[in-house]
Amino acid sequence: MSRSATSQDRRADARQNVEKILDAAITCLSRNADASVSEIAQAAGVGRVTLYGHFPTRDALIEAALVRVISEGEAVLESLDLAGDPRRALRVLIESSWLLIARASAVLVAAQTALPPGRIHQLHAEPAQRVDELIRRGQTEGAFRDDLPATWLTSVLHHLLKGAALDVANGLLEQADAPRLISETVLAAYTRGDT
Amino acid sequence: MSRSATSQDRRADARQNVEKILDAAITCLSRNADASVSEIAQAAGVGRVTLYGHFPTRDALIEAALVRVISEGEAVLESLDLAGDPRRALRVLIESSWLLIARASAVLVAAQTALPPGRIHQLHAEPAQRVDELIRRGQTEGAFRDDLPATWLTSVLHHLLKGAALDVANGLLEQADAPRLISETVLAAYTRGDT
DNA sequence: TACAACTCGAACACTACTGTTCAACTTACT
DNA sequence: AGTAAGTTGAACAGTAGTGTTCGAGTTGTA
Repeated sequence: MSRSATSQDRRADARQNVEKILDAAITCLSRNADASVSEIAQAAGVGRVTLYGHFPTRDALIEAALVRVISEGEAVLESLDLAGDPRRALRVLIESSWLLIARASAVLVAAQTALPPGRIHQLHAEPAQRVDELIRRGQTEGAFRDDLPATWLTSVLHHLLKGAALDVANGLLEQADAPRLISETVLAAYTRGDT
Repeated sequence: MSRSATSQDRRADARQNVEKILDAAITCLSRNADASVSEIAQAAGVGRVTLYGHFPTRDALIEAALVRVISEGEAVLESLDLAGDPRRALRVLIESSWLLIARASAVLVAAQTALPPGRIHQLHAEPAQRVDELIRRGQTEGAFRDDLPATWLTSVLHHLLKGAALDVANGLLEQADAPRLISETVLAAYTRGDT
């Protein structure tokens, strides 16, 4: 059986279309978490039937989009130098990945209602762990407060990134200002307050 | 014309049903932002037709639920003593309203896609202003940092409240721990970091 | 050039929701 | 006890989405 063609032996236009569809899916889902398949196909400049030719169901498409956006994020995280001073590292992390994370979390919201909960956690585990490590290291080195659990500090970072992205989308915040505001806030939050 | 019966002269069971429906709507919408009318009616222990007898459309129901949850929040905010030390006031605010705000923001998400954007802002303006005032006062009195805009500090509070509620829903955080974690984090975030 | 791979629109069946109507019933109130 | 007000399920029309099939057209590739 030479069945189940890999992406290698497919025709070039087919491969390109898959890419176009995934791109469109990510942008559409970022705008509207329950965008229809027709909408995504149209945004990709592709017929609806073609889309179904590549992804058997809407859920499969969303999963593929999530996988893609997460692996993009992984690539960025890997390229960063997170060694040395944890506070500097955190700043670098926020600065260079905040847009990416915002995009990812938008797709993640869409996936929340379309994928089995275990599947999401499974896909998201690896990149999340990298951030978690940085925070724990900062705690043991004394750079970050250790009177609050590391999981909560991680959560705080997530929520502020996501929230800032929302504010930008709603016109309450300038794109360019976001990284600085987030960094300032998170670093302060990671330091024990005087009260 | 003695038309347009107010809630005063309606039969008792009708008034009770309206209450039951609004309660059910709030809890259902908190669980799932696009809960169906059938689902809400069932949760209220009421026929679907009855529900439509009280609210002409799904959107009208959501608006009513939003109005109700916001006025509940208003009542709590009004009962609080937010004078004196801003840091203490903020702690009080978070402590005694965090559950309520989480509920409200869940319904708010549902309203986001069902109501015209202006309408939401209009309903939400009054309670939001009260919090905004506290933060601005804290800034001018030197209790909170003023190197970041007040609107952002407000946003931070919102996002952390909402985020914590999400964490509780996902089992990542204990209900009882939340207020303390939020207070500690927000107060630290509102203080200038050392870096 | 020839052929298989791919794309496309139209039409289909299916599901799930919203909102309406109706006729029968139960119940609150005087 | 009588009556208007309120509730109910069933059935309806309308809309919008998903996923499939088909036949005809287009295009990459060898």
